[in-house]
Amino acid sequence: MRLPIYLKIAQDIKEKINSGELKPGDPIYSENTLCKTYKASRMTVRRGLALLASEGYIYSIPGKGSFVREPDNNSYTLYYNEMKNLVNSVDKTKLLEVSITLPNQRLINSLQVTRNKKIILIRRLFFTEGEPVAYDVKYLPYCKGMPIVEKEIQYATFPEMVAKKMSLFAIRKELIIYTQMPDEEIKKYLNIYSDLPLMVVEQKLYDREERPIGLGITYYRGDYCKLYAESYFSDSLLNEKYKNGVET
Amino acid sequence: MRLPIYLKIAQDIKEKINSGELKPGDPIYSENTLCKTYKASRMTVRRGLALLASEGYIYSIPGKGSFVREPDNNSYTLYYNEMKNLVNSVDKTKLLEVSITLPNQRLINSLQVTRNKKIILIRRLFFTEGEPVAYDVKYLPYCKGMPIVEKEIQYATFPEMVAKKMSLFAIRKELIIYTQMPDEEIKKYLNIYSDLPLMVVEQKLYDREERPIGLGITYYRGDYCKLYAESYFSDSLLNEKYKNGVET
DNA sequence: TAGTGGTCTAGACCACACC
DNA sequence: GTGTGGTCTAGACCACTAC
Repeated sequence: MRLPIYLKIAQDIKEKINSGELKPGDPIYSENTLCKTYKASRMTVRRGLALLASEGYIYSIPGKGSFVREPDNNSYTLYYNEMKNLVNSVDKTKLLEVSITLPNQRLINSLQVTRNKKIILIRRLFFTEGEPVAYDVKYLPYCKGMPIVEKEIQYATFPEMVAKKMSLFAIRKELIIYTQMPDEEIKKYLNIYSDLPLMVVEQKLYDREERPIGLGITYYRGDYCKLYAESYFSDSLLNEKYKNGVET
Repeated sequence: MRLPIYLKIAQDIKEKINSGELKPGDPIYSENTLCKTYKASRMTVRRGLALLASEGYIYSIPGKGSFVREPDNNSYTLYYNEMKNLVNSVDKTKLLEVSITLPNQRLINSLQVTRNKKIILIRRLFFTEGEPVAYDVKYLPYCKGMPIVEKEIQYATFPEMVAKKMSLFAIRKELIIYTQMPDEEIKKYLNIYSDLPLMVVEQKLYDREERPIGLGITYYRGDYCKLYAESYFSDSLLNEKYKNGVET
């Protein structure tokens, strides 16, 4: 078998945890014990344990030992892209407005700006196969280098809009998802004539100093929006190579 | 400074990526170069790089080098618990029904069972401060040891219901989130008399062999349900200890 | 004092990429 | 060939825990 020892160690322990043989709180064999068991050096054993730790399976307490972690049952990975989701993929957009305004009270609070700060306002409609499926509004505090050119805005997602100015790695994003009935204006934009609710996604961007750098609100027709999430098994970004050799 | 060398290396490179000095696709200094720069052994340098790799900042190609990864802009961490969310926390539940039935066509497909397989059906109402806020239905293929005792069901979340039988580590969970108008039955349960939409969360559980082991659908009053998600910076589960020493 | 995990070194051999 | 990353060893010293 060509499976590296450290992966073998990690897999064996993971198997014990998944099967329930090791339960949350239970101690793992000590590093020295594992060294003997696998005839491996301590660094190799530690690498296996480090992998399990980074995947959230175990944790260590200096001087005491390593233990099985309580799994986080309430976290999921949500896939969200303004223009792509389960039921529709935006194939056309219409730029309704690009302008520079002053913030109202809600924006002053939300973006943490003064009432004199210039705000870029962008309003768009998203279409799928000719049908309007979402109404989209963005607010960005104006800075030099901000996108106010139509071409840069038309098909850009929110993170892309600010990416011109800074590294996408440095941006923290928040989503708030809720539902509401459309007002008359949105009904008009989205061709809604019956009792159809909206899915609303508020997206807020922060820089590394936790300063808000943008607020976006997207109003989806309820029948065109499904969001998908799943529990993440960060089952190592590495194992791809060895996926065949799962033999014990 | 007491900051370990490997963390120092990781932080320095992370800083270069966050600031935009290093962009996606750019090569990182080779391991040998970093050894000399930091007067460290190769294992120590590799530990720093491994940390960055596990956090999604970089990736390596054998024989070529390490490079800055394209950030994943569409993934968020969603916090979801049937009984806890932004606007309400369930403080009372009412068990409407616990019974064993046979699956209809939708359940046969969704749970991948035969039409003779017994299904546990659980229907509940969730309350916040006396108000009904959600109507909840669960379907579980019946196995020995399944919870059919009221006490075990009344306040249990979906993953907890099946946890009696297997390790929570081994369960994969999927969520599908959408909105719709309530039918007459749900309107009655949730005291809805006006134009109020529902937030619907479908939760599906799978075992390690990707066999469905449960389907749950929770219908929230739209005004009592907001979901929250954020971009994850897995900024290491470790750094806690050194958070002060961020001086370069 | 003995055992634990945390950090680190200075080597080694390998497969791979590039010239 | 040289340089790269991938795996691994056999030690070392430290701080901490438990007895």
